[in-house]
Amino acid sequence: MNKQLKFHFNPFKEGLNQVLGALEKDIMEVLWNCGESSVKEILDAFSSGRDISYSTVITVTNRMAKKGLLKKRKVGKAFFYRPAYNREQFYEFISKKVVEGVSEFSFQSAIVHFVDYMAQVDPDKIEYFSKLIESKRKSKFRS
Amino acid sequence: MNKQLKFHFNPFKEGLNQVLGALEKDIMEVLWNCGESSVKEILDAFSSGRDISYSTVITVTNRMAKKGLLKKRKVGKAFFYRPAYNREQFYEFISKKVVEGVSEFSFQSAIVHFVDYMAQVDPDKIEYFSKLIESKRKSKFRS
DNA sequence: TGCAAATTCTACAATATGTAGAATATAATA
DNA sequence: TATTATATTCTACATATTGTAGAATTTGCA
Repeated sequence: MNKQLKFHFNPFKEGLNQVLGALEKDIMEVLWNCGESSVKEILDAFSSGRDISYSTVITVTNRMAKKGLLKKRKVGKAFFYRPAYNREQFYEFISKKVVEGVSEFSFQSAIVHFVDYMAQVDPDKIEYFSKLIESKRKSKFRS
Repeated sequence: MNKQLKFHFNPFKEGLNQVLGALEKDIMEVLWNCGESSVKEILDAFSSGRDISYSTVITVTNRMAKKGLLKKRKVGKAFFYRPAYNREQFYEFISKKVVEGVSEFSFQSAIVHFVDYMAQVDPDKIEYFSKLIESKRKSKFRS
């Protein structure tokens, strides 16, 4: 019943497009920003210059619901869609899966590149990271 | 000319199948294990029960060459294929890209889940990690 | 030069994603 | 209740990726 959300991760795109198609991403953004919405509302939320058909949005929202990205609920004669995960949960879920995946793929490489990335992009995080590790280290000896 | 290798990462599969299709993976394994090989040799390397056509393998090796996974070279009347990256380089490349991708996606979540994964699966690595971090920490202050 | 072997070309299948028209269902209202 | 505006479902096409392979063509060695 509660089918698990599946996804691919594309490291050559950016942000949510690493996980979602272009239109899927735009729809998620609308739903996260505006809350539960009908297809009409989603269309209205798109920039007015955008020429996209009603049934295109229906098709994609329904696919997203089938995949477990959205929940749907009937109100009056229209369905309303809402994210199955809020933004934070979603990012958490994706990050967790990808990190576990790449760690299983090659933990040694993952470690090294994580640290390299951190040192290069966000060196201040090293302190934070160091503490996180230290606390894990301690809890390891406690258990 | 030297087109960059692109790939998708599927956290719901295992090992090389996170990055390669089933047949692509089997071909890579043969080439890494046996070295530069012709299509005939690749077919011979597959388990004898396996029923797969010559042209299927040609099609896939050529696609892999076009994508930058393999290099091809003509010897006599047949092409021979070899990996563009050795196993270690390939795992390095994939890991780096995925780690950078997920770090860009959400560095905070990535860190946390990475440490969680480590603590759960390979707690001894914490020591190593801790030292790695420490050395980065020092070199940060040195620069 | 002839033939076995290898290649290229082409095409189909399934899945993912974007796209939308046509037909049908539905709810509110006149 | 009958009408109508609106929403839905169904279907289908496009592109991309991967697996699959037959047919036609090329090629290199004997």
